[in-house]
Amino acid sequence: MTSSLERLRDTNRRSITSLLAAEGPMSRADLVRGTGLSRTTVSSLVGDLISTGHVVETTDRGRPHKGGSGRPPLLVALSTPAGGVAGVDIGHGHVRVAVADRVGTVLAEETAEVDVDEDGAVALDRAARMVRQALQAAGLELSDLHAVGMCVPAPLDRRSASIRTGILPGWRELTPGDELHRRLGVPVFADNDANLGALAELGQGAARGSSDLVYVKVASGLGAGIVLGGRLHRGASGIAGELGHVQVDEDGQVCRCGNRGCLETLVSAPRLLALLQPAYDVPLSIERILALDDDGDAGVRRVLSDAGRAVGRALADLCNNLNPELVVVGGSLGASTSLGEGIRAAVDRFAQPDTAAALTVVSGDLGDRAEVVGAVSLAIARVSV
Amino acid sequence: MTSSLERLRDTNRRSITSLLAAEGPMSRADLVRGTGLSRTTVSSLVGDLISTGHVVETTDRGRPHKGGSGRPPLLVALSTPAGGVAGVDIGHGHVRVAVADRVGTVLAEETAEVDVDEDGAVALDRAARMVRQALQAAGLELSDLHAVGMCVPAPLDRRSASIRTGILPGWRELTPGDELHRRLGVPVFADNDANLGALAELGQGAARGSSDLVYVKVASGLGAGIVLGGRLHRGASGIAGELGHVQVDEDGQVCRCGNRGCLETLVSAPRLLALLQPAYDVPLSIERILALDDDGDAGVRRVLSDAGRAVGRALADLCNNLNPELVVVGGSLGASTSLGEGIRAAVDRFAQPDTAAALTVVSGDLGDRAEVVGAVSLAIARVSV
DNA sequence: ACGATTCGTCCGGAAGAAGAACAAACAAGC
DNA sequence: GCTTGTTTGTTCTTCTTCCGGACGAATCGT
Repeated sequence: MTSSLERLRDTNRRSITSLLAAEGPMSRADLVRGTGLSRTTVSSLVGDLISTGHVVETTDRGRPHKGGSGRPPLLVALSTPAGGVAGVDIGHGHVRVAVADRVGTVLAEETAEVDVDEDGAVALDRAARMVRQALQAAGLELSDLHAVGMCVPAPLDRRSASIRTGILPGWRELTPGDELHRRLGVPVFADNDANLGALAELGQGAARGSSDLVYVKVASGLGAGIVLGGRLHRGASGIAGELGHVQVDEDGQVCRCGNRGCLETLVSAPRLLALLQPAYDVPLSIERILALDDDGDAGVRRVLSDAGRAVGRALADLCNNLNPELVVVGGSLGASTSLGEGIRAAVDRFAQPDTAAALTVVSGDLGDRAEVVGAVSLAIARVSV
Repeated sequence: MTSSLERLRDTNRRSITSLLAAEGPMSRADLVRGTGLSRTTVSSLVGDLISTGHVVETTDRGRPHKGGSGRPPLLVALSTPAGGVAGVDIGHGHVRVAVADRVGTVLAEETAEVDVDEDGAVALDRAARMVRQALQAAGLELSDLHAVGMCVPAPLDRRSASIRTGILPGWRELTPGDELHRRLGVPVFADNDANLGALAELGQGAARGSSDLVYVKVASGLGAGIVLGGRLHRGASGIAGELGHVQVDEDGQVCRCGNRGCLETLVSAPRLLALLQPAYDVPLSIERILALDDDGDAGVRRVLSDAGRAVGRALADLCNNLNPELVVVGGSLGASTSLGEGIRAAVDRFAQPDTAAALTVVSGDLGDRAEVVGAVSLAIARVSV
């Protein structure tokens, strides 16, 4: 029976490890200051953690806390547990895989262009192969792999973790986590792409320290990851964040979700490419468009800022309701300044003044690596529980 | 210094009081089952709580837990602390006041029609008078009053608790909590009306046990209170839930918020009254409209269901993003079946199928008393911390 | 009347945390 | 070089808190 007292000690142990995870190596005295526990308790807990192998005493010494005098502290750090984790980002047109150690340092990364939409099984086969390759590149065996986090570009049902909507034709009724698990024999945790992007920007990107934010992913599709109170909001059935399927034009184009005039029918990488291509002699790509945007190409700027305004229009409604402090624009098009400016302009135009005033709009720090970084974070979070 | 051990005991004490608060009087043995603590610990903690006066042993005995045999338990209950609290609901056209004991049982309630919008000071004077009257009716003195919760029909800034937008002309730059505090000499906690309505339906109404819900208040204005993960979501600056100021018609009527075509310009009690009145010989009122709705009056039904569809249209976007399990329709018009049906129809039409399938739409249990009940809850919550 | 059963309390013991005392390691000043 | 002062980390003791078992209390069924 876990008694109340054991739980207390456990809690205190956890507060030490989480402090070490958050702020890196530090001395026992720092831990005393950070946790509010007494010196002796911290010493005892650290002793426990060292003997269980969760924490190690580093060889280098730190500086005393105040002034230069005093005994230099011995630093303790979370021991990097053996083995690693993997993150898998499955997009509409690509598969990206990262292998990292168990504190999140990426050891190897691979990307491939894959037509993911057509057939889920093929994409998952490819993803599994890439995980094995990346493991090899990182010098790890499959048996060293503790967990895999993955994201798919579709909402996942909370309970079954399966894809129910017809957004991904070749994935219908598939449970991607289970499928990849079958291929690798390792626990796989799946989530939505925008959710994991939000998690990544929250933990290691532009949204560090923020608590209420909306991460908007503009790529092959359009989705949002919503963080409220510092935690990802998944909703009652796990399908929150469907910003791309807000209807913006009643008579608009039919969307793959079945409705008409969804925001995603107006704003998505393929759509914008198709819109721009006729005016240019060379074949366009996302990278080229972003470069043209930076160079001040009028057509590109116009299309991207229009797209931004369409997103900002829908986002303004959401912000009126949620009043977040931050919007992070990510995805392959997230870095576009025109897009960001369009979003900002539409939010200012359509949201309540106070809501808009409280809001900052920035591009993501992690670019199109956000999702895979978030997938690694997910794997680490789940394996250490 | 609050040591870790003291905190542990405090936590355990709290788990007992919160269990008693949630499930009413119960025996020590029930507390053991509910908290997972040992018999002796519960006994000791209850002893503490009795000696500090937080808990009392009731005179009536319960039944043994299993079967009919065994020593009958002594029930313990949270002692109702002396004195009371008040809730003040300030609407656009009314002031409603309730005085309750400190577990939330309403002892006296008063309502008055007041033109609140015009002058905040007058309305607050009136509210203060009504609190004094209700106290008298409840047999309490002003000195017995521990705290007042109040709501105003406008967003309140999180930090300053003041009204910044021009939505309430006679209240600009006013800090209603401070103003009422000045008049009563008692701590006053102010919040938005829809927020407190949501709190009330969550704790004592149609949303009991729910964790992700949107409370939509349709009355003189239109607002939403959003509960996520069981907690009220207030947003970065405290002005979340402005569903009424989502733009639904770019070329629409100018709204008091300064924008054009806000949902509130289409759906609000005065607006619907004005829309219906010309077709009827008798002067209409909200009550009359609701009665006509129940009687199947075609005009009323049409107008209300149209209004519902407009709300549902905006709500569908929000639900796509939040994926809540429940929408509670409250406010003076919340009881209308046509309105509810309109909302449901529009949500089904415009939200993603899975989102709509996960969602239930119901009318609030508390009617137009929701806000004042929530205000009482707020006062109790703040005073017992 | 008597066992069965459940409830609540008392006692002894174990686990955990905090405080005092002490040793260790370094900087600064003489 | 030596002392002094400061910070760090450990050891020992004390105190708080919780738990398990034993025991009396109160009621039901037979």
